Formats: sequence, structure tokens, C-alpha cells
Amino acid sequence: MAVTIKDVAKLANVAPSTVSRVIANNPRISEKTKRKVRKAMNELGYHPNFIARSLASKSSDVLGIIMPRSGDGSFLNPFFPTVMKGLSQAAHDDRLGLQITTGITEEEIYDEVEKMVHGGRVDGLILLYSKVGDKVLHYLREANFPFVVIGKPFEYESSISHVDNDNFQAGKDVAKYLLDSGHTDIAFIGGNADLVVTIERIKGYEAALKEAGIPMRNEYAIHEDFMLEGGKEAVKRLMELENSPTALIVADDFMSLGVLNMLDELGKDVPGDISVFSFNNVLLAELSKPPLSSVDINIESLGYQAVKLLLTRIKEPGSPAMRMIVPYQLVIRSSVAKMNK
Amino acid sequence: MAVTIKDVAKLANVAPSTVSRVIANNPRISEKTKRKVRKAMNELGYHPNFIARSLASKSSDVLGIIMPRSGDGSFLNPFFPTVMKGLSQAAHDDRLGLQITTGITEEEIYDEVEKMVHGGRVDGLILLYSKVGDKVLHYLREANFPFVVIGKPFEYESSISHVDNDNFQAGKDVAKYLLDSGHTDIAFIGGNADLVVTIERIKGYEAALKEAGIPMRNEYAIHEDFMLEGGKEAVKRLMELENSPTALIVADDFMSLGVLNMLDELGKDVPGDISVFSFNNVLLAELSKPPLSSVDINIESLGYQAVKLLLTRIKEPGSPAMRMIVPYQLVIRSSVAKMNK
DNA sequence: GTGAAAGCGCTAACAC
DNA sequence: GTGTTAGCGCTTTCAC
Repeated sequence: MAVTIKDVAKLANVAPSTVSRVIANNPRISEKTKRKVRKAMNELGYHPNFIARSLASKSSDVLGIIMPRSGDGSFLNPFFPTVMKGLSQAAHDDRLGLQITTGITEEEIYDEVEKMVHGGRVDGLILLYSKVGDKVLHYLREANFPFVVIGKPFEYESSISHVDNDNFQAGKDVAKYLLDSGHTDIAFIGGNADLVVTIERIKGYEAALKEAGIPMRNEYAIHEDFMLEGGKEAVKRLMELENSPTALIVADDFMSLGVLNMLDELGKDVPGDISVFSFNNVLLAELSKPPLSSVDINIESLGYQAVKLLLTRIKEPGSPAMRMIVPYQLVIRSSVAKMNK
Repeated sequence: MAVTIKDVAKLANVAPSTVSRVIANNPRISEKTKRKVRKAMNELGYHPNFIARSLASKSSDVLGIIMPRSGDGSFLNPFFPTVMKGLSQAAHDDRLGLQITTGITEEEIYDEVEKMVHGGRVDGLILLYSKVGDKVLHYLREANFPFVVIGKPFEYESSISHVDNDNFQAGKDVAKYLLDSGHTDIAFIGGNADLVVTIERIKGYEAALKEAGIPMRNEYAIHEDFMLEGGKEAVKRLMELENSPTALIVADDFMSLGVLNMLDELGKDVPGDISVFSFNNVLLAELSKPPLSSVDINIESLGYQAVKLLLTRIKEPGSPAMRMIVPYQLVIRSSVAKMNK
């Protein structure tokens, strides 16, 4: 960190401000001086100091990524590396840095966010989850700090920029697909019931059943953490019902792996005894045994668009909140079969 | 970003420098003034500006994480979220920020690293991979910038701080385990042959065979990218050999999933027809069908220790390079079986 | 134990 | 087109 803008200015025989303008590629600087200055930069091996720039310009060109609390396994869900890929791509396109939260509990994450907002280290934030009654989200809203959420905000939907899929419709489509395949006893396995995405998908599922005139059965909707023993128990109970389901909708590929595992333990054949339809279509869905039918929600694209949205939010602070809906596709693989009546 | 140290100073009737000292919890400030200043901070809702602090103190309290190039699927390997968990934990313990690279190609990542080093935005760097002839690593070495690598550096091993497992011994142990189980026809499936970790593991495998007096067969060592068609072909060829192996050592759990898949397609039963032993023991290993025997390399711990190592490197720039070896355990699951002679 | 003042490296008016 | 200058908000000698 030895060579500064002043050194370059001296060598090139110009003022520091001129050097600064060359860095910013200001059009008012003549090509001739630009060349001269750039030559001096190269000779000295100059690299701009981002910190100084940030302090002076009051912007860091860094975005903060708010992870879900990593206490439970949620952090390990392949969803996250996949969004990160999209986020990275977009950030790189716009020469933006990416900083991630490191908190384990919600409390810790909240503190970090507070510091990020006031510390000037990030220009905006991206929430990688959306859940009911999220303190972080409320805080950001009140602070009027630029942020977008990936997923649908539980409240204030129209005043918060977000990028999402139509998860209600996706849930409905999946249920319909299974209904059309002859299934009528369809259960839904969701994980954390606080996640808006789960809520939407299950609502869609319920809507499809209703339209088909099939009554909802409470014992057909399960919400348990599937990395834990509780989840196993729940599936076991489900399969022991006298009218056990012939098809399962599972809210997430990673959970589906666990479910497939349990079904195997219980001696159930997929799709022979029971069909499984999953969500997200991460790389894993294809590699599982049997390969999972899954809703491809274009995770990478969610990440990419989130950055783009955040950027316009930062550049035009007064602009209205925007919602961006990313399309999805049902990807059919061998984990589902038609029901023979 | 409205309220500054000056505002606090004014309200508390002290000098800005005193406020600064209170923030740093300088012991030379009396408890009385500390209380007074803290009260003023709370009243005003003061939060320090990290950028200004960084500029003045020439340290950012942010670490940079260098990801492997995300062009191929490597980024999506569950290894990464898992190390990130360890990194996060340690970073959070020490109130450090974490910034990640976003480059897709090696070229892009190199540029980013260059900027990170000179831009003052990070105090040190952690390389999440180690491969043969890595430009980034050479650059950091020459620049004498604080960094540690997760894995074993291919060159300059003794002058570069790193945290690693004894992958040679692990490879050997796995091969021995299979030999002890009666297998003699053991193949090794590695991914990218440039990764030092793969190289070490295969060396260990070779050493074990040699000690057992079993000749190495070239057609038993495969290096192909398993997310691609080439990988499938390779396994297929392997299984079509007249002396096809009865056991497979696969360099990574994620790859193992792909391998299990192909074996299934080829109609091979695991472990009935062939045993599979894997590495890393990510969450997935347990969820696969059949559950994978895998070497638990304590990924989280690798990440955690990397941060700790980097920190001492930053604090004591003159200190010698350190190597930290994290223990591993063979975790036996049903993907391996004894060979009946 | 506390204050005054310089300065970290850059940007952005404002001049001319 | 380019130079001058005043900060950005903090830390850190150096006084006392």
C-alpha cells in the first residue's frame, strides 16, 4: 500500500484530482493526459485504495449477503451455493464485492446487519431467505436501507423489492400433476413452517386439492426438521396411517433425500409404492436414487436478478419497490409414477 | 451514517480522541468518562464507521475468501458450504468480516486477488483449494501478503501457512481397509488431477497397494470430471475390464454420488458387486443410497483453523509459516462389504 | 487521564 | 481540461 495517487500525480506531472479522474475514466480528461497518467500508474505499479475511495465517495461497491442462521443445517442446503453462484456472477459483472454474514444465531445476525448498515462497508443487502416476522427485515425497512429479499416478504410485500418464483402456482401445478397422474392421497412435507416459501407451496397444494374436490387431511401436512429424528418419526407415522398417501410433495430437494432414505428404511419402493415430487431441482435431484422429479425454480437466476434489483435500488433511492418473478419448470424424473386405479 | 464521533464527543463534553479510546476500550480512560461517553453514544444511536476506521488504522478486519473458479461445478460441491461454516464461526468469534471472490475464470480471480491485496479491503486471504502451479498462490507469496491455504501447497510447502489433513495417510488407510476386507482389485477414481488433495490421496492408495505387494494397474486410476459425460464413460470402461475391480475409492462424496448412479445404471449392486469408499463425509454421504463409507476430514474444523492461523499471520507478520494437520476418521457405512474369497 | 492536531488516500466542489 | 482545496470519520502521536 505504498504508492498513492499523489505519487502517480507527481510522476505524470498532473494534479491528484486528475489522476482520480483518469481512474474514473472521466470523459473530460484528454486522451493524451489519460495515456500519460496510465503510463505513470503502470510504472509505479499503482492500485487504488478502495477504503480511501469509499470514505470519500460514501459508497463501498460492496453488497452484503444475509445468510439464514447457520445454527441448524439450513446453511448446508445446496440452495445456498447455487444462489451464491448467481449472486457472484452478477456482482462480478458490475465489479462489486460480496460480503457475507457470519452469525450463527438470529441475534448475532441482527447485530451484524446493524453494523453493516451503519458501518458503511456495504451499499446494500440481500436477504437469502424470507420468513414470518423477521426482525432483520423490519429493521432494514425502518432504517430505509437499500435491500432486496430472495423470496416473498411475509408482510409489506408491495413496498419491499424482491425476486421470487410463483411458489403458490408451483405448488398447485405439482399437486395437479399428481392428481392428473391418478393420485388422490397426496401428502405435503414441509420443513420449517416459518419460511414463506413453504407456506406458499403448501397453499398451492391445498388449492389444487380443493379445486379437485378432495378434502384436506390435517395428518397429511407435516412440518418437521428433516435433519433431525423428529422428521423420521413424522414420515413413519404418515406411512402407518390406514389411508397412507400414494404421493408425497416435499418442499425441498435436500429434504427429499432424507425422505427417500426413510422410505427405503420402511421398505417402501419409490415410485412403485409411493411417488415423490420435490422442489428446487438442485444438482442433487438428478443424482439421487431414484432421480427426483422436481420444480426447477432457477435458483441461479434468483441470485442474479437480486443483485440487479438491488443495484437499481441503490442508484435510485427514491424508486418504487420492484417485484421480479422468475419462471419455473416441472422437471419430471423417475420418482413419480402414474397411479393405477 | 449521520452521527459521528464528533457528535458523541460534543454531547459527552470530551474530545473526539477520547470517544475513539472508549470505542477501543482503552484502559487509560477512567470508568467515569467511559460511562459518560457510552451514554452519549446510546442517546445518539452512534455506530462507528468501519471505513473511516480502516483508513486511519490501515486494517479492515475483513478476511478474503478465495473460491475455486466457479466455471465448472466445483463451486457446488458441498465441501464449500461446509468449510464456510467453519470459517464463519471463527470469523464471527473474532468479529471479522468475510468477503468472497466472485470471479468465474482463473484470470478473473487473479485480478480480484490483485485488487484485494492492494485495495486495503482485506487484511488477509484464505485459499479454499490447492492445485498445481496456481498463479494466485505464487502472486500472494511474492507480494508477501498474509494468506493461508486449506490443503497442502504443491510447492513451498514449508514457507506457506496451511491447514490440511494427512491425505496421503488417509488414502493409504482406506486402501488398507479394503485390502483387509479381502479386496485386491481396487480402483481409484479422482476428479481434477491438478488438485493436490487428489494427488495425495491417490499416492496413499498406491503406497498401500505396493506394501501389500499388489501391482498398480494404470487402467485402475481414473481422472475425469464427473459432472460430465466423460466421467460416465470412464466408469463404464472400468467396469467392462475383464478384471473389473471389486472396490472403488472415490476422491470425493459428491463424485461418489455420480459414481453410485452410474453403477446403478450398469446394473451393479453396491456393495454386493462392488464396494465404494469415499472421502470428505459431507452430510450427503449419510443420505445417499446406500449410505457411503467415507473419510471424515473434519471440513468445518479446516475452515475454523484456517482463520485462526491467518490471524496469527496477520498479527505477527514476521512469524514463520505454520502447518496445521487436522485429524480424520474412517466412517464405515453400508457401501462397503467384505470380499468372500 | 484527556485534548489538539495531523493525516490515512481518495473524491468532488469550485475555480480558472 | 486541469488544478486547488476542503473534507470523508476515524486513529494516533504528542502534549500536558
